[in-house]
Amino acid sequence: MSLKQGGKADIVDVARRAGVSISTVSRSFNHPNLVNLATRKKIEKSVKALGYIRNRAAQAMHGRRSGTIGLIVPTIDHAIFAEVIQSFSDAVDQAGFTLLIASHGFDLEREYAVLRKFLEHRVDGVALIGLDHCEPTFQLLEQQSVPVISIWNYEEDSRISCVGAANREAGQMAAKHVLDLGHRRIALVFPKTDGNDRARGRLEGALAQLRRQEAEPPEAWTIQAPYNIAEAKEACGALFDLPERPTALLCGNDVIAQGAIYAAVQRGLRVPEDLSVLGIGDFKGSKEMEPALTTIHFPAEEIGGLAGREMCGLIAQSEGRKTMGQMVRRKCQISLAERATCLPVSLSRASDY
Amino acid sequence: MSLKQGGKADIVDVARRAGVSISTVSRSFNHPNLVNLATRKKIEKSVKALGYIRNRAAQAMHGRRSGTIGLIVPTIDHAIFAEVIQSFSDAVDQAGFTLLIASHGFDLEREYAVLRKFLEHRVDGVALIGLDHCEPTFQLLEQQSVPVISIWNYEEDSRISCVGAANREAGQMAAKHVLDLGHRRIALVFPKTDGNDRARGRLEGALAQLRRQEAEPPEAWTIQAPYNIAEAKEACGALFDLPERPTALLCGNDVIAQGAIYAAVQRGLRVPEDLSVLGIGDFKGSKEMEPALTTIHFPAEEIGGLAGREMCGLIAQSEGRKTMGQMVRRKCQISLAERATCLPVSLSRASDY
DNA sequence: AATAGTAATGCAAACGTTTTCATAAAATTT
DNA sequence: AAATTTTATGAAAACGTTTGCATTACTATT
Repeated sequence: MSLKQGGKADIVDVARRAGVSISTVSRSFNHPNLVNLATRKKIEKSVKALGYIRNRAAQAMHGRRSGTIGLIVPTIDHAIFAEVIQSFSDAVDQAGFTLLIASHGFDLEREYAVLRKFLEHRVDGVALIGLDHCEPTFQLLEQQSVPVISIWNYEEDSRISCVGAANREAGQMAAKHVLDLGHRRIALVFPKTDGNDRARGRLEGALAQLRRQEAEPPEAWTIQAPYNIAEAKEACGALFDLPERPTALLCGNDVIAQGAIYAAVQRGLRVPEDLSVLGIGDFKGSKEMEPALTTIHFPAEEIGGLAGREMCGLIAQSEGRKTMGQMVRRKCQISLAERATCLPVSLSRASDY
Repeated sequence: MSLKQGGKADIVDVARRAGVSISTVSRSFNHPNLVNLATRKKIEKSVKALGYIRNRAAQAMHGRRSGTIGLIVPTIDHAIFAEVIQSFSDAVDQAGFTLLIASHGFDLEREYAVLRKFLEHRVDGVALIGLDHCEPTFQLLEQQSVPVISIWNYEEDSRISCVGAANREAGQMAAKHVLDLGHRRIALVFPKTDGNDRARGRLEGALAQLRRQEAEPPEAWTIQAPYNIAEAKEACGALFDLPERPTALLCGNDVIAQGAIYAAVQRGLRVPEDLSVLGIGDFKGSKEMEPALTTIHFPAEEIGGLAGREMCGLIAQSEGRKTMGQMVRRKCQISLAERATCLPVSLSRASDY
């Protein structure tokens, strides 16, 4: 007996070939201990011969879990998200889940649309980046009572479960460091903050600290650049060409810092002698840069992995009861990675000061 | 009438509330033109009120497409794959598909396992990176006759459809460039090539060209490093510490080149004066580096986008007939991006020559 | 005014599983 | 040896859709 055309054998075919009922076949997959070893062998042989592959869509119809988790990110093509996605993926993979991924390009309306699409696929859980989402998104999540987790930012009063770091603290820590080094002429390069609570937190944290120590930068020294080397380099270049130049630069993340350094090198400015540069994130490769980038270390891999495991936990928990699962909040520690791009202002050339 | 507990309304609830039959509700989703406008409105109202979300798992059971595409990559957390994934994702998203992603960590056995998992989810198509796969993978693909496409490498006699560039040409082009600049003392830094046809093609192409012009590097100058800044930096550092130093370095990709440059800077070697460095790939940010990286440009975004569109095409094509769809092969052009990290050997210091 | 189309809807049978319940056979207890 | 428990299996109902066929009520044609 050969394969059906198209190689689409179903459980009925398997059962027939093995000379048992479909129930037995199904059971031998789901509760192998309930079926006789010899029978199981026969079934297995039949499965092999027919090239049978179970149909999870059909399983999912029985209120069983679909075995999928949806992850929605602003963008995949970004050093930091790529790292988080990877570790999240590994974690849920390990638990047997399959990952659905989509990006929304920092557009929260599209995020909502993607969420709907995922729910149509009956994902067992949803992971989002950050805590800024539009109201329909939150409502849909609540109404469908699907396990959900937010990755990357931590807030003690978050509306949904979260695993991440306190971005506000990161900003504050960064500002504090350059202030401690004696800098007063400090510029800020951050991305747009609407719909991006991570960037907003960092910026607010930094500004608050600067204000506290009366070193708030002038308007012209608070510039915007997306998380992207080319544009960051250009924006920072423009900043450096201003008549007055800061002695230190606080960057929204390491990519911006990288761009800033290139812009500096391009102009013959030396880092850190002429300009201290501080990143946030500690991306892969930041440590290896020459000079090595001083930055705030975010444990991206830890966050992604932990989020993945917590996600699986939430799903397992929501298994039985229909009550909304517990809320979980995990804060991951960040730390200052002091390396080579920041210098005490006293040791820097501060030429035009 | 309020929501069912758990917010799990089904099509029956919608029908009841709208006072029509299930068939009509189903039709109003799938063939709206067949149902009266007024009825459609009623249904829509009912859907809204109940918070109904269609169940694609149930749809998929009718031989309908599942609306998903599976993408299997070696790793997500890698500049180049991230870019390809992003553009592939955008392309299939646009066609209404949902993307399943998994990584196998350069382990082709795991790739097979992931493929099986995807087939259980009845993906409508599968995309893989490169053309190196294990025999069971190919067989499963053939037997299930699921539309499949390989991304990133192009071979005119590939076993499966492919969209990508000729990596062999890239290697050759890179070698030719440094040879044209007069270099003869050329070193090679490439990743492991088993199960990685992209790297293998590049390396073979480069070696063939070097051999042709009788500039094959000695054993000690052909070193291995993974696609990862830290390890590449270390490996290249060791190379530079050798008593004899090359005048030019051919790198398997831009990340390795980046690592090489850091290693050079660390040792006070100047690029390109003391050492010419050539990358392959032209990743985001390579152009902005200081000095800007000379490299072989790969149109990653174009490849990903094209692959996504071809994938959708293959699926549409396989729609009706049960014959295996046509094979498609698309070759994307690569080109030399001459920038600042390579110098003619005559202009370089070639101090120890 | 009878007839043939056409438009809108409903009924019921699929789709490929899982699972509850029933039953038969075998093993264990009295 | 009969009664009971355990083990292994099967029949059939569910899961939430789609769709072919049948039906009804209009509309256009003769």
